[in-house]
Amino acid sequence: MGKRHSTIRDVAGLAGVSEATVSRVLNSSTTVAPAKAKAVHDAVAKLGYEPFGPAKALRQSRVRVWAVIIADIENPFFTSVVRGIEDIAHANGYRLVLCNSDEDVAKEAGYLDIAIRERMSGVVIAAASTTGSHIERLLDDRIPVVTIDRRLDHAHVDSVVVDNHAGAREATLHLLASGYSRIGCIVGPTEVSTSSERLAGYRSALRHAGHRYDKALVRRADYREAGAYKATNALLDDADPPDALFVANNRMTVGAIRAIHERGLSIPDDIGLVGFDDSPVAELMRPTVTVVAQPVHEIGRIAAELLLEADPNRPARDVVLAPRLVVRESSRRSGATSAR
Amino acid sequence: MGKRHSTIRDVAGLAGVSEATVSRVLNSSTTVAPAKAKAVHDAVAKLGYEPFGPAKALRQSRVRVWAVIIADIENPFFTSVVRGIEDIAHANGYRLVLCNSDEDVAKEAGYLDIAIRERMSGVVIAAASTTGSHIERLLDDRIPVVTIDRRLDHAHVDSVVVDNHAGAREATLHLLASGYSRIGCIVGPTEVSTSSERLAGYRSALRHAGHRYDKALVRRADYREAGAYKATNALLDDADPPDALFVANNRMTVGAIRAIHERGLSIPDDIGLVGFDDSPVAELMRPTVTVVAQPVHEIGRIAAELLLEADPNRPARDVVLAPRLVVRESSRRSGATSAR
DNA sequence: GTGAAAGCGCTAACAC
DNA sequence: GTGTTAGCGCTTTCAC
Repeated sequence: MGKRHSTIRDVAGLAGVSEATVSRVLNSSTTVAPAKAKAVHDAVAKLGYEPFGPAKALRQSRVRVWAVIIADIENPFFTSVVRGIEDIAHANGYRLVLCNSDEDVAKEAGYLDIAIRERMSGVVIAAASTTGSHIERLLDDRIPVVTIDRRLDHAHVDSVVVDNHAGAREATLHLLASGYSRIGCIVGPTEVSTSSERLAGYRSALRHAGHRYDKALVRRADYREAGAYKATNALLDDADPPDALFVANNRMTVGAIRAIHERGLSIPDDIGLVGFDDSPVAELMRPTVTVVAQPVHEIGRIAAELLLEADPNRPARDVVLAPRLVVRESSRRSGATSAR
Repeated sequence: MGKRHSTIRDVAGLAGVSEATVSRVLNSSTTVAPAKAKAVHDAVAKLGYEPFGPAKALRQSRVRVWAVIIADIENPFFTSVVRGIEDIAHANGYRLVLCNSDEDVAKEAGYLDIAIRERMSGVVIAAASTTGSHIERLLDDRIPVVTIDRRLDHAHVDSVVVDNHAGAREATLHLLASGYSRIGCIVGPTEVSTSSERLAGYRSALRHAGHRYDKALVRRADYREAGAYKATNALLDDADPPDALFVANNRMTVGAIRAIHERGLSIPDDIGLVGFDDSPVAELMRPTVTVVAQPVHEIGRIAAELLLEADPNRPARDVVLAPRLVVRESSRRSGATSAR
């Protein structure tokens, strides 16, 4: 109770060996005499000795910790990705420091500072901005970086993303094939690459189908429920409102549906809807929601593996995974032929 | 590019002062001559100096980091609580290390080891087990601990929980008042206090209403979707199945609803349902789901404040917050009078 | 107000 | 194999 921490010196004293030998036993770098090894282990057990991380880190000038910087801890997409990273990290003796940038470049920069200051071994980041995120500072300090979900413009780093363009395009084509003709789009902030890619995919689908691009049908929001709720209301207030919506992330989909319900409109009869990112509740919503699903755990696992294999001399790798359209009720107009 | 890290010695050299003075300027412990202070700041800026955390920690033998150990990172209840902790921590210069124990006592013990080894300043934990979690080791090392969501049997530590008994009781009484008479219950693992408290609340309501407790109506699951899905099917396969369900957490509610839908049963007409924990999607599900809501951000904020005020000499505080029944469609039998 | 010096706990080079 | 030694970067007496 309230005992002082024992140090390697205490262990060495009790075991009757030198501090260096204790260190050797504990880190199994070289061989030591079995008898001494046992004495050390006994002493460790008896004292309840725990090596002091910071001292180790000071000596080795690297910490076996990865920083995982995500833009929104309350977005299940990100937490599922983290879960994937965690499995690999754990298996390889790395711990995670999870940082929530809240889509704020300044807050994110603060976390990057910490990663540098603490000499963390790697950073996985879903950056708050394509251009404004100060990743180069990590590279200057030789801290390996893997970006997930969102690309960076200038930095030369490994990345794991899905083909957002293809996903958005397929979603929009699916709505068109389901008989909708005036497709609105609620997209995320300009600062992140997923927004522009998903928007481009949407436009590509319209073009392919011979539709004119109508700026009035596109609204920007903040990847949260409340922003999408407002955006949806704005779209539906229009003189010539859309008859279907492509909503570019999971939280915004929730906001959009709420707005539609509140107006007493029916999905999919009055308005068709396709969201981005799957979730266990997408099948339980009223109606069940058609989504572009991302392989979340795999994104995390691959990012972690890239970090393990980090090497400044090899060219940056760009892993692009395929999203998958999961067709449910929200995009199937009664009477229309299913496009599944 | 690839530059060596600059140290306090480099700064001292460039500024023409001693290392001690640099330290004083940066930590504003005592006053230094304005001219020298300016020289130091200039040198820091020019070199891009970042103090090295581990060296600081070694010297001060405490790290300004809190470990937050939760049982399930993919459960939105926990991530929302974390968000609450984060706000307070951030404002007070603490960082969070988020650890996911996955309801596994061994994994949790590993994280406790780390907290001790790194001399972290505090731990917030939603423990995997009421009795099996090795919290005393933290207390032995004078690391302040606050438990959230779940109580511990023996440890004398601050805790922030909701009144689970009252919440479960109210949920069950509400189902009875809505005209359901045979209420089933899907509850979590025996190892955690929320399970027993919510089960006790359920039983208390039955007793109060003069109903006999029927063991066949209660099923244990693992606080995940899949477990509850199986448990629900088991309950409904029974010769005398329930006509309503009280489901003791958010993820399990999703599993239960899926099972009910798959059988072609209707909520709330064939089966009434009340879940635990609110979520933005509870209002969008088919039907909207009645839940016992917890004040998630507040739980986190209070836990963080308790950690800030930690003092081994004051008695442990036990903060109990009130849950709130949010009545929606899943518990309103058509034709029955609403109990709202 | 400021510098010199000691030392936090650990590991890695170097002797033996 | 094993002990001795030096030193990682920082803060904090202690003199001045």
